[in-house]
Amino acid sequence: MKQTGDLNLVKKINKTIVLHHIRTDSPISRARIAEITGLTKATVSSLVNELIESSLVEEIGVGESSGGRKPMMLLFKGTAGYAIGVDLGVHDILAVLTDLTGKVIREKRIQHHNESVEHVTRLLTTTIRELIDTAPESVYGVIGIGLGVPGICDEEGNLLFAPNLGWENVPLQAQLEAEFGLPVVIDNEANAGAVGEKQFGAGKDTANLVYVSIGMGIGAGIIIRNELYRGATGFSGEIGHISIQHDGPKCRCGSLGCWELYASEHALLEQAGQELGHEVDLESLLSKAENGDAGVIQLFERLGYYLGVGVVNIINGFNPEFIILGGRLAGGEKWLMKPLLELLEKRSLPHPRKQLKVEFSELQDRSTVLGAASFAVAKFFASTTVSVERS
Amino acid sequence: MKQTGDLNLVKKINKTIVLHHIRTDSPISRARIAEITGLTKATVSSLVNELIESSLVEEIGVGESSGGRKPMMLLFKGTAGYAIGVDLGVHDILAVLTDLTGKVIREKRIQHHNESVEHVTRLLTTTIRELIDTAPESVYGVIGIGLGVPGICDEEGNLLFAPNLGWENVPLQAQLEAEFGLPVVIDNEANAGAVGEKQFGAGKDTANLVYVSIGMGIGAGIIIRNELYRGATGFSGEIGHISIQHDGPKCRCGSLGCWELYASEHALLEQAGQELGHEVDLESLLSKAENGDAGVIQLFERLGYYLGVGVVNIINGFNPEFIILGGRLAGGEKWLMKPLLELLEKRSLPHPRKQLKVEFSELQDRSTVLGAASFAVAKFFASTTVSVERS
DNA sequence: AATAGTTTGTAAATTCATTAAACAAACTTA
DNA sequence: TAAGTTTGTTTAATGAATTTACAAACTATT
Repeated sequence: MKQTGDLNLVKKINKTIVLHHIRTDSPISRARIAEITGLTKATVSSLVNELIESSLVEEIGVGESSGGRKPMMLLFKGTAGYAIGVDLGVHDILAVLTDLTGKVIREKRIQHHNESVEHVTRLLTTTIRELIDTAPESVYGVIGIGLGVPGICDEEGNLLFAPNLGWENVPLQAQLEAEFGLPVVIDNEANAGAVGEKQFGAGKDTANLVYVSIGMGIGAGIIIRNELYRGATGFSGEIGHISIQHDGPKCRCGSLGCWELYASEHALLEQAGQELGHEVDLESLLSKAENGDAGVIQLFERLGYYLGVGVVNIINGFNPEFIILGGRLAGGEKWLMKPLLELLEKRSLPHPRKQLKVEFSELQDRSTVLGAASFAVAKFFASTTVSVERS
Repeated sequence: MKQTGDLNLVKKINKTIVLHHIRTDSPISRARIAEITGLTKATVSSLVNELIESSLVEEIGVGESSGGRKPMMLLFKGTAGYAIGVDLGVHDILAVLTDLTGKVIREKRIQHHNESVEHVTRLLTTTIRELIDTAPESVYGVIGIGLGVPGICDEEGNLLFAPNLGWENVPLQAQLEAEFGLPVVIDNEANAGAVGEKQFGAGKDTANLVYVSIGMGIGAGIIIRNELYRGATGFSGEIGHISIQHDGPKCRCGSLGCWELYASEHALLEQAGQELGHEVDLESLLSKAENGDAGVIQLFERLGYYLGVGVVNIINGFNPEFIILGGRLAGGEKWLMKPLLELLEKRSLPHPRKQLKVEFSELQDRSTVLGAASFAVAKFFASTTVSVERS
């Protein structure tokens, strides 16, 4: 249901706006906030003082005068609390402790061989516990845990289906909340990655973007008007299973000719294995290409072509301004980019393409983990804040 | 920018909520609205009385008592104003005059041979003028015009590109606003159709749906959480140009193997023309199939297969609860449905499919025109109302 | 019929966040 | 030194919702 309005709501809305400006445009003065937002100076003063009271904002001294009294500059106090972000991978766990601004305080990387759900979740909890224990003293302490997982989640934070982990129906959120007594957010790794790119990566200034995570499978996180877009039931972006050849080979999802059969890491390794006559891993392929191995380079270029086919579908279906390619395969940027861009040039509609950018991630393998941490921070602020869109 | 909060906003929010309940749950009493919304009886009373003052709501007499004083029942006054809805087709114009509830008061259908933009827009304006002139006397009069067009529009209401009409960069909204001095909304016919189905058709009780319009091309309107989803720059759903065969035949959009090359009315007619050795139209194919012509039936079934291929892509990419198939080809439902459903059963992921429904439109060719009219009504109300989502 | 209890809707007093206006403090510029 | 600017606070006014009280209209029970 829609929420009714009262004075309390008004205050929440305005407090959120004021905090937002302090978070994004800091250092900033009370007067400048009033000017930008249209709120009166009195209102801003009152709200800012409450935010200082609750330790989320601090005064850092006077700034430059512009012809009158010097302004008192305000800063968001990122160290008022800390968040945990985790990227649960198929063979490794990457976990970080960040402050409320998303700055990484500590990072931990652990390999696992995915023996069992119990084994991996035990690794997960000990890793998280360790990071929590090293968190500096702060007003709010560790405010929550965000998790990016290689699979489909529902709204209650159950990991419904993670084919590459071989997991099904794991109530991860409930387990972790019980373990740590903290708010936990769980989402698909591509969704988390998209948020990570939006907040900290190449997508900072773009309201509409698609993050394509190219790993063993292909997933996508979609951000529309600065917000993560989720499908009807909370999990969309199973974009790797959009068919690019209706009578192609059978995919484990049931459909035929799915994109990820052609353009994923798995597809590359399979293809390379056939051509070379023995199994290879991504690292060795990358170094071979680096050394000028023409056959391997051709494999990458072929992959670039197939990546392009799917990217054209994303452009025509979702019409984003910016497509960011991430995941492990992003290491092959050098050989993937050219055939991909050539294909786009040839095959996408002129209207949507006009303002389109396609780039590889600059956060490398940290998009997901940073996005996950920012989920936790967002949940923390959502509990006390609200917003209204202009109609 | 986000809007700041003040008392005015609070009132708008609550007034919108109260009006919403009167529009959807009528007849309803003041006391019941207070109960549902959580607003106090005093607040509801005050807002309802203002709505009565502005002629949007009326009292229709007392209702049944539930053990105490009889309630005064309230009704939304649909006849306080009227709206125009238009479906601008490739060969015809369908226009309606509706009241504020969307009830059709008058309908007009006109053929055109698409001689020129000037000719068609002249037809359009005379048609609209005629409907406006027949609108009954009312408090607000005709409050606006909504238009569904077979092409891509921008936010300023320019028709950027309508390949099947052969139009490009027509400032339709500005032209019509100048002509009639009324607010005009223009959008893609598939978007309008989706809204029409959501408001008046099979999608009334579904928050997330995709409307697929199968005509000369294929378009889609996507509704997420009860709201029309538009891509980044205001036009998405060019879903007909998602490739289902990466090395297929060339499409006029530049890409290869686009869905609409396989599953549109155009594709059907082309195929039929080849097989029969002469040109045919949809009507004759439908009647042949009706008479049991096995060859033609097979054509429809093949089309059903290709429809299914694209629908699987929509399911995996957008994950809706409900897919509604509309447009002229919907007439072939009888032969299209079976192969389509068989394909879905075989090829879509088990998780998304669980709660999925696929149906043909029950509004026939009126989805778009009704959606267009409701755009006009929505714009009228948006000028005085606002809403907040619970965080 | 009389009484008790319920439901509907209005009225009066209170609360509280914002605005508007006035002002003090701190600074720059001429 | 005086005049003008900018910053941020104080005070009074505004107005929408809430709380509390209450009158009117009805049902059910004795």
